[in-house]
Amino acid sequence: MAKSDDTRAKITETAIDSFRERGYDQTTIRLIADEAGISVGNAYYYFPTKNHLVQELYLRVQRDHLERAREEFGSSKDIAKRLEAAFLSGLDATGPYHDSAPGFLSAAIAPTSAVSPFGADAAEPRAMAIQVFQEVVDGCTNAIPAELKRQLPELLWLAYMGLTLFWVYDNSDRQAKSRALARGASKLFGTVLPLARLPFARGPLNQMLDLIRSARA
Amino acid sequence: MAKSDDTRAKITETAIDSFRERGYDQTTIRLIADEAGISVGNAYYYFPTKNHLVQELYLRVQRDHLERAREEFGSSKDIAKRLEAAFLSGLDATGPYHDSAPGFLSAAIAPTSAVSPFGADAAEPRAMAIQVFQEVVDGCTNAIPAELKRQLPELLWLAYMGLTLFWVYDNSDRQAKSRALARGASKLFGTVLPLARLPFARGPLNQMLDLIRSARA
DNA sequence: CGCATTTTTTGAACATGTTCAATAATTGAT
DNA sequence: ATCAATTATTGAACATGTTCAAAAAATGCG
Repeated sequence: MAKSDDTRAKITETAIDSFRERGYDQTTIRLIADEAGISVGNAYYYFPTKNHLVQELYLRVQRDHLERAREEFGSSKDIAKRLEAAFLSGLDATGPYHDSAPGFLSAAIAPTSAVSPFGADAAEPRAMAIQVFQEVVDGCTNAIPAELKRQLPELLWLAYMGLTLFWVYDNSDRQAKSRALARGASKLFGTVLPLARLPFARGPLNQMLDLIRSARA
Repeated sequence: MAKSDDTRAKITETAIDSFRERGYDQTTIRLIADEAGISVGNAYYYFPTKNHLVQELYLRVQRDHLERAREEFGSSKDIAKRLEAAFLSGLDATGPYHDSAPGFLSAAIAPTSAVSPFGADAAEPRAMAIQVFQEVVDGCTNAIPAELKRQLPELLWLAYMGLTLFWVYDNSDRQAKSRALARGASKLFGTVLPLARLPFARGPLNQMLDLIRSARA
């Protein structure tokens, strides 16, 4: 391993540890550099902005989420169960960062952010996040129209984004409300998605799928 | 009018004008103070953080949105039409700020923000925003179950938040995609909401309303 | 009007993200 | 090993949000 790889890894670990312990705001670049034993300028040689360090954290969390979800899916073939596993394991993966979640969210959304869930720069972590929901769908046996099934991973990811946003501002004990919402929403999806096969649902469903398709074009 | 009211108004106007012209990042407190003819410290006497100035902007935009929506509702009694009016007038009100929208969004969501749509400090602008959708619902004659009707303004506001988020990152010409999404979503709501009266929808609807009720508790 | 009190104003200083020219270290070829 | 080229490192300086003690101005009462 080259020295530079060493230095980069040192900065990354130091940043992630500090983000977890102290949150976004209290983790200054000066502090990271100091603890990593380098100069502030050197930290900028490796990571152009503080937000790029947040991206490292984001990647870490997504990996964790994917792993945990896979463990929780077990042998279940029911979409509601799988979805609940995906949602709750996501909340578990982000749990340690809840105290400073608004700070991370704000940083993530900043215009020059490397991390925005909606931006081009975050394609890898986003793909990982959507992969969780792809596996929710792939592993279920519920009868869902093919066209809906194709778009479902991303729809479920959007729902997860909503849940995450709720979680960020959830002050209940250990975010009990968010967990309850995750369970309830999973059950609701489990109820509603099979209804998509019924004839009366054809119109609204196609309307919605068209809408999503054109929004994505 | 006392001198202090004068000074506060001068700062507010200067900030809002600059936010519109230059966006969030290029509008520094030093620039605002300079153009208002005061010192930087004095600006902080009136507004504790830069975000409090963003709240003034937010209030202005919401007022504009409410006024525009009222004009656009006209004599229409159809929920899809009224909703479209509400959505599009909102996009019109925020239009001048699109170039810097991610910056404002990021600032809005910051932990210490006075502006977060989900925070206690923004109760007034949020109430105004929800009022738009209250008037969408109050003025329509579509048959919608009472319990859903009661929760609908806030649900529609959440949908509008989603639309706004889409709009922030919409790079299409004059945000044509967001406008098309607004139209399409309004039609979809117009199709789906009346279905809520049908017996088979009773289960999922109640499930959803329960979920929302418990999330809000 | 004078005066005590309160409010407003100021500008220097601070904190933190960021930049960059100069220097040091590393790398790869001979 | 030497050397040219490239990469990594540094620390001072800068930009911008924010703070605060001191001074100035405004206010209200007798």
